[in-house]
Amino acid sequence: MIPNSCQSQWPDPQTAQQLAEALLAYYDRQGRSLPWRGEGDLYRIWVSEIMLQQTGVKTVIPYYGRFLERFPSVSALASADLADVLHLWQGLGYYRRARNLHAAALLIRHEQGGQLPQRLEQWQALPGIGPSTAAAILAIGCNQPHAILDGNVKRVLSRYIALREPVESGAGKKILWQMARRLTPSQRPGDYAQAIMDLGATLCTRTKPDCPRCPWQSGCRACQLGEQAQFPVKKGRKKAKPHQFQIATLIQDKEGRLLVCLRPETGLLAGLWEPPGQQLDPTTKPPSLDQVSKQLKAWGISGEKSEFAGVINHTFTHFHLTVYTYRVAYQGGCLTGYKAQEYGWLTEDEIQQLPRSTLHKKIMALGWESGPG
DNA sequence: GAGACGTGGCA
DNA sequence: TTGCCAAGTCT
Repeated sequence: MIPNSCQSQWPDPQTAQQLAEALLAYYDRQGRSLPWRGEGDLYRIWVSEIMLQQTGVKTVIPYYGRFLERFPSVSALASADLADVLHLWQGLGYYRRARNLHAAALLIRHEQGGQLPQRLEQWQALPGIGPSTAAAILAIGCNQPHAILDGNVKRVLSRYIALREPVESGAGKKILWQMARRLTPSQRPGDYAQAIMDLGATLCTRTKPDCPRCPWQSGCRACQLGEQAQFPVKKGRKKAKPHQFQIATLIQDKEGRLLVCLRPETGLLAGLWEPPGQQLDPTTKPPSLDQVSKQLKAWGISGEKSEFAGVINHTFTHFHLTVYTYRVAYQGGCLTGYKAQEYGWLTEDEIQQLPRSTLHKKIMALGWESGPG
């Protein structure tokens, strides 16, 4: 039988069962061994699923261990300061996930008496948990027969039926969700969810899929056509990332402490700490020391000396950033002309305790070397 | 539907 | 070097 994406009734129950059994046999034989596998604690599954959103297994593993050591239960997480949660998340990216995880722990303590939900709608009502994560948590954590549809599953299924529809389109997602639901077995749905993600992560990879080892090879349309690379179909090219430019100032007082500011609670790198900075006109060239002292004056700071410390280039999801960094010896004044939620003069050790992004760690690493004066 | 939201790895 | 992406969600 040749599957066809136009036949939305595919697969029939018998075909679905055969595919699930083949996949489970593959999983039993060569599924990956991962820290959250075989885990009975729903909280731990939850944490793993949040960390794994848009993030590779290899990156997540060390964070997962450190996070659970520090916050071993939903109660421990709910009792924690958000800043400490963000500190364990620093470098992992998408910091909104950490804020949502913490917020959800508080909601669970307040509204469920600390008991984790057992129903899909309850999980999906929590911040940071959408349809796929909710399904994954209950499938893996409670062996409930919910279908997941993440990047791996989209790739595997779109290849299996040679789906011409872009996978991120409404029509494409509808077909894939339906297919994912039909394939999800009533027996061992949790293992099945992990098995299909393993398949996508290790055999049915974006480039160079290892079809000969695939338990679904015989029925895979893309493989039959020799067009594995054509799927999943994506929409048109994305726009080029814009390029932004900034100044960052590492202002050091006579005790060697650095002036650091708290970013707003919303938006990019929310709630993380950074040195004072300023957006630059994209057309300007690297600022002169004269421009830097003018900027400091505008903030209300007088600097004794300043010197160029280096350039940091960093790429975010949606733009490139170049940061011209300067070291400044603080002479006097207060940061009255600068918009910051909060700021302070802190030692290197104290700053280590604050949550910072990878970008701002790179910038601040330029500040503890031979300062001016 | 499209864009915001991080980072490191890889072709 | 540049682009794409890896267990998505929210606005």
